[in-house]
This record gives sequence, C-alpha cells and structure tokens, in this order.
Amino acid sequence: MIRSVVRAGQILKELGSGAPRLGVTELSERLAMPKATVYGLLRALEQEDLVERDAETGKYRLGPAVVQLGNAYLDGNELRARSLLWADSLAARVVEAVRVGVLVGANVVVVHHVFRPDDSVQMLEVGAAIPWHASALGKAIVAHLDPADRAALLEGGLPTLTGWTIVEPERLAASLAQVGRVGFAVEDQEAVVGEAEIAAAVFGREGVVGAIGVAGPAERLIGEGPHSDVLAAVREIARRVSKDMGARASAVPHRH
Amino acid sequence: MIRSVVRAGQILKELGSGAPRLGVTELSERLAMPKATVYGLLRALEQEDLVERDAETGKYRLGPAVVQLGNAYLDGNELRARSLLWADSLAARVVEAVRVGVLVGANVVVVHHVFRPDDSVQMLEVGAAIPWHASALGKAIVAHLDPADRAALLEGGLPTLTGWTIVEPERLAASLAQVGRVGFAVEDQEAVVGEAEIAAAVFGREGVVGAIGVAGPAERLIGEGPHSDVLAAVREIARRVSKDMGARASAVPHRH
DNA sequence: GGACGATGTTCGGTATCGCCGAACGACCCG
DNA sequence: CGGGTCGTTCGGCGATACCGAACATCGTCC
Repeated sequence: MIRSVVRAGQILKELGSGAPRLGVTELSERLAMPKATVYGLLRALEQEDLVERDAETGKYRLGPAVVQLGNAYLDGNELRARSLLWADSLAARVVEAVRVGVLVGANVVVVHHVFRPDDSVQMLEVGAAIPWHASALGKAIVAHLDPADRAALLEGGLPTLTGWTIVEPERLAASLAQVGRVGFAVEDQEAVVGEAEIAAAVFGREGVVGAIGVAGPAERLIGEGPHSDVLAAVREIARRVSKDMGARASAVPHRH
Repeated sequence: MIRSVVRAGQILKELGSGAPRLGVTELSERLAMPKATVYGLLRALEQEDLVERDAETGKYRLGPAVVQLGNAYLDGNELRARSLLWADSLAARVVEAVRVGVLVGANVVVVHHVFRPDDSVQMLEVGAAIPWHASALGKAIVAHLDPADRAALLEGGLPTLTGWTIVEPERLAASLAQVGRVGFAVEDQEAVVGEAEIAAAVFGREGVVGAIGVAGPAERLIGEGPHSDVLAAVREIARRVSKDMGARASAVPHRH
C-alpha cells in the first residue's frame, strides 16, 4: 500500500472535517506525521489544486478541484441515479424531505436530497457527512454490513451530538439488531434536536449499497412510535430502488 | 515534488472528467504511466474511499469520499460565502440565473448557483466544470491573470463545444484584451446552443479570485449587444463582492 | 470448445525517491 | 530585543515506490 498517497488522502480528509484551515504543524500533530513529510505532501496536493493556501494566514485548506470531483462522483453514482424518481415520489407521498446516503468510513454522506414539498427555505445537504450512529441512514446501512465491519464501527469512540445521541456500543448493537429484524431504522433527535429520520437500507447485487429515508420534525415523524404511513412508504421505496439496483430478492431481507 | 501523490491526483482528475468508469489499462494509456504503477495508486486511493470499483465490470470510478471533500470546500470557501447574498439580489434584479465560478486548471468550476426566479425546473450546476474559453466566467477571470499564466492557457488545445466556440488563440487573446478594457466578459452560445452569459471578475486582496455572472437564453441576454441593464448590474455586484473580499480599490480595474 | 486477445493482478530487483531529524529563517508578541 | 511559534529547507539513510515482465482471468470469436 503506497504510503504517501494514503497519507495525502488522510490530509484531505482532515482538511475536510472540522477546522477548514490548518497549518503544517497542526496537521502533523493531528495525523502523527513528521512536519517535513506533511509539508511535502501539501506541496504535491497544492500543485494539483486539491489543496490551496490562504493568502494571508498561510494556512492550508481544500482546493477547488475537489468540488469538480464531488460533482463528477454524483453524476456517475448509480444509487443516486436510480433514486432520483423514487425519492421524488416518496417526498410527495409523505410531504417531508427525503435523503439518500452512502457509508464512507464512519460517516454517512448524503448523495441526494429532495426538499420537503412546501415553500419553506431549506438547506441543500448533498455532500453533508453525518456520524453513522446519529443517523437513521447510517444505522440502516450498518445493520446490514458484515458482522466484522459492523463490530469495527461500534468500536471507535463515537461522538455525542445531542443529549439523545446513542454512543454506548451495547445499546447501539441492540438497536442494530432491531433494525435487522424490522427492516428499518429510526433516529430521534440524535443528530439535531427536534429533527428525526426514518430510513431503510438499499441493496445492490452484492449487499447493502446505501439507504434512503425521510427526515423531518420529530413530533411529526415520531409521536408514540414511528409514523406508520411514513414507515410503510420508506420500506416500499427502498425495496423498489433495491430492485432497480439489481438486488436479488434473496439478498433483500423481507418479512411477512 | 512527491511523484506518487501528483500522479494520484491526476488519476482522480481523469476519473472526474469524461468517462466516469475507467480500467487500469485505459488509465495507464491516458496518463502515460506504467500499468503496475496505476494499479498501485488505485489500491491506495481505494483504501481511502477516494476511488471505488464497479462491482460487475471491475473498472474504477471516483469514491464517495470526494463528495464530502467537495462539500467541505464549498462550506469554507470565502468567495462563495461572500457571494451568497449578492448573488440572490442580482438574480432577483435581472430575473435570470446567477453563477459564481473559480478557475481550476483550464476549467471554470461553479461554486454557487442561484436559479432564475421563476418556477421552471432547472438543474443545479454547482460543481460543474466548463472549459474556461467557453464561459463568460472563465474569460473574465483569465483576462485578469498574469500575462504568463494567460498565455499558457491560450496554448493547450482548446476544445470546441458548439459551432460558436472560439478556439483560435488570436481571436481569444483579442477577446480577452477587450474584456480587460470594458470590465466584463460575454459568452454567446459558445458552451451550449441557445445559452449566453455575461460575467465580471471578482478580486481579492491580491488579484482575481473568481467571477460572477448572469446566465440565460441568448436572445434575452444578448440581442444586438449585451443587455445593458444586466451588464450594469453584473459589474456593480462584482465590484461589491470584490470589496467584501478585501480588494483594494486600486486592484479593481475601474473605468470612467 | 478451444484459442486468442484484452485486461487485471502479482512479482522482484534496482535505484529512486520519499522520509524525517535537525537546523534555518520569518514572523509575531510581549 | 529576546523568546516562542510556525513554515521552510537541507541532506543522508534506507525503505519503498517503480516498472518490466510474467501470470491469472475473463470474455469473445471462430
């Protein structure tokens, strides 16, 4: 595994998460690499416009080339392409926002987002990264991973986002088992206070490829329990997208 | 300059432009690298989720991590942040779509996009990459670069997108000189038939940092000449954004 | 069905080239 | 003016990336 490239990737990720402007020294500390090494990697990344430096502070940040790459990924993403129409119909049916996400590392990255069909101003969340355990999308995906991968994700110290975030591995594991049984995942104010989400996994030819879910105010999606209409709609749409993605019926867990 | 990282960057860019799925052999030919080298680089990139492989064809494509990076870049981008409100007001004033872009290599990447204020369905173009010479944004930026950089951009074989695309270096150079004199750039169906754009450069503390422009149907923006109201609005907004970006008055070309 | 072509993958020796400790210089702050 | 911090440079050692060539694997065409 060629080391400099892996390290360059780690630098990019570090610049992409949290503080968007970091100096050489700060990066070398966070990533436990010698300062001179980080410097060399940054020079190379800068040449490719993957990183640029702040004119006045001299600190480094992501460069414009990454936007182009992100856009290109979304253009070619099969899950996104096959979700487009289904997500629209789901949003119209439940009158809430719909999100489609994939797992990258310990985060869920939103690859498609349909606004709630009303005239309120909403922020486009495509590209947003959310810790998997604080998202219904993430739980739906992780619940269907190999046990080994799942266990690894339960280990790393999971951050607390709100007072409702579940970070204890035991409780999360139990929650995931439940997801596996019922075929959907719920998140109730675990990422943002007042916001909830109901999601179901989407499968491809070989296992889970992502998840689709409905997000909205907690009191509307979840009262005494998950809103049953929404829940049925999410499960149905997830199954249809899975079919479009080429999932064999046997690979998609089904109940009753 | 550390070679493997630069090469990895070139691989990412190649995957991000044109055919979104490429094999090892195809990449090695396009980038003139040995096959085994490309293979090693791809393995490293794959480990970092910057690249993933198609399940059935085995070919490589960009990975989900790049979306997260793109989003992070946009979040931290000063030009974008300072353009948000001005772009909205510009769109409302001229009732057309507004785009903000920066130069990366020989392309303009759109970092902000305000829809035309009507109810028509429009595609979000944030992240789109357009050859600089086929875009008013690009011409506005390049016209204010160092002569050396400008000359370099005029050299590389410029692609033809429509019958109206200007690819001859002499004609382009003349056009850029004109842009420098009048303070705005025009593009008339040079990227997409029927579409035109009027743009002006935005300056920061040390030179041009991007451009902002109005895009719409050619017959509405440009009849016998650029629509004068639009033109005035674009120039005014570009100047205001430049001021917000910390441009010294002396650095912003002004006329009359 | 067998052979061919194309493509992905592995291997191993060589010399390249990245790695990193340490020193230098630039800058800020007190 | 002196101490501290940070970005940058240097240089020599040695790990390791590089790449030609062989191998494996698949699809395809007689």
